[in-house]
Amino acid sequence: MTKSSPLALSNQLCFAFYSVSHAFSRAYRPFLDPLGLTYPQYVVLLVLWEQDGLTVREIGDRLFLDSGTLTPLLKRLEAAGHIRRARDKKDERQVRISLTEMGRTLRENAEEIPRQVGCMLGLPVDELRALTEQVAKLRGRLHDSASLLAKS
Amino acid sequence: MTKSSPLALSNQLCFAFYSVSHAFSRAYRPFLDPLGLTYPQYVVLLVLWEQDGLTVREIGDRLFLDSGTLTPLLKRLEAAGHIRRARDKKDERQVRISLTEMGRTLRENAEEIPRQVGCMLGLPVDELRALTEQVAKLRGRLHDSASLLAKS
DNA sequence: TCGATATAGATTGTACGCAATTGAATTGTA
DNA sequence: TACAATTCAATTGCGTACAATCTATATCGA
Repeated sequence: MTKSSPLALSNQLCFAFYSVSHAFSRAYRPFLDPLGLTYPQYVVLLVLWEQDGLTVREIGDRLFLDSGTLTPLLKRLEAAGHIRRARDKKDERQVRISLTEMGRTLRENAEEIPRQVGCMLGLPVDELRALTEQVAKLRGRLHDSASLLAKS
Repeated sequence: MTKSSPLALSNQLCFAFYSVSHAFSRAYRPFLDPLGLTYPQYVVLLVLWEQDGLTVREIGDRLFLDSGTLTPLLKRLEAAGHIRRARDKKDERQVRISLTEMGRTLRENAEEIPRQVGCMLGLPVDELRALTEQVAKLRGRLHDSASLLAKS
């Protein structure tokens, strides 16, 4: 995947995302390891720290993940003592995820992580912000195209 | 991960990459499925189509993957008939990967994929190019910071 | 030359990611 | 009310990622 290769642009872009996403995951690891968390587990907790008591589906909608990924991940978070899983009384199909006291406490220990990772980036804040928006927009387009493709 | 949440920027950026990378993988799937390939397998073939006869390590260096990931992936590509794996005569530690006739032929069937995915993006070419470079630069910084961290 | 060191790839174990299927609960509708 | 369609989470199976470890080969230094 050298710079000189005449590969089509979308391949280059896709690979850039593919590899930078793994690089980010590795960058977070030294900070998450001491907390006993993986990156996907951390992202789920970020969601719950924002809004507790969501259903599995609501978490999945926010993170673009399905129950096949979330169910075992949530079971691991539960086994670690960070969350509780309980069927919704009103609708027994749904499983509501709520933080334990331990899970809430963990938030404080994780507070410094984004700043420390931010230091590794060495880019001005407004550039980071612009990049984030651009990438999110691109993701939106891909989702839209995919759902169009699925309909036909 | 709502827009209104006050999450730190690096978390936002990391999640943007994390989710767009999966979105890309899903976007490629309809085109790769008929060829019997996964996205990582496709990327390995892209490398080999550029330069045949690389060692496992050389492929890993280009893709930022290690033998733990590549060995089973390459075995599947071999089982599918696309590549051959053979110990290097000069240095028996190394395994050289070469395309079979079938693997070379596959290239033509895959030629249209990046153009089709490109259509789903709906962004001007120079914007895509700029984005690709920016993301690659960011990945470089992360790798550098990570190796600095590993040394200390 | 021989032993220590380094390197390449394979293996093991854990954790995603996701398609496909299943089973239970709910909803829509006749 | 009955019952088909829908929804939600769980499960199964496969393919990555990656740390840690192992084995075989190669290289370096005394």
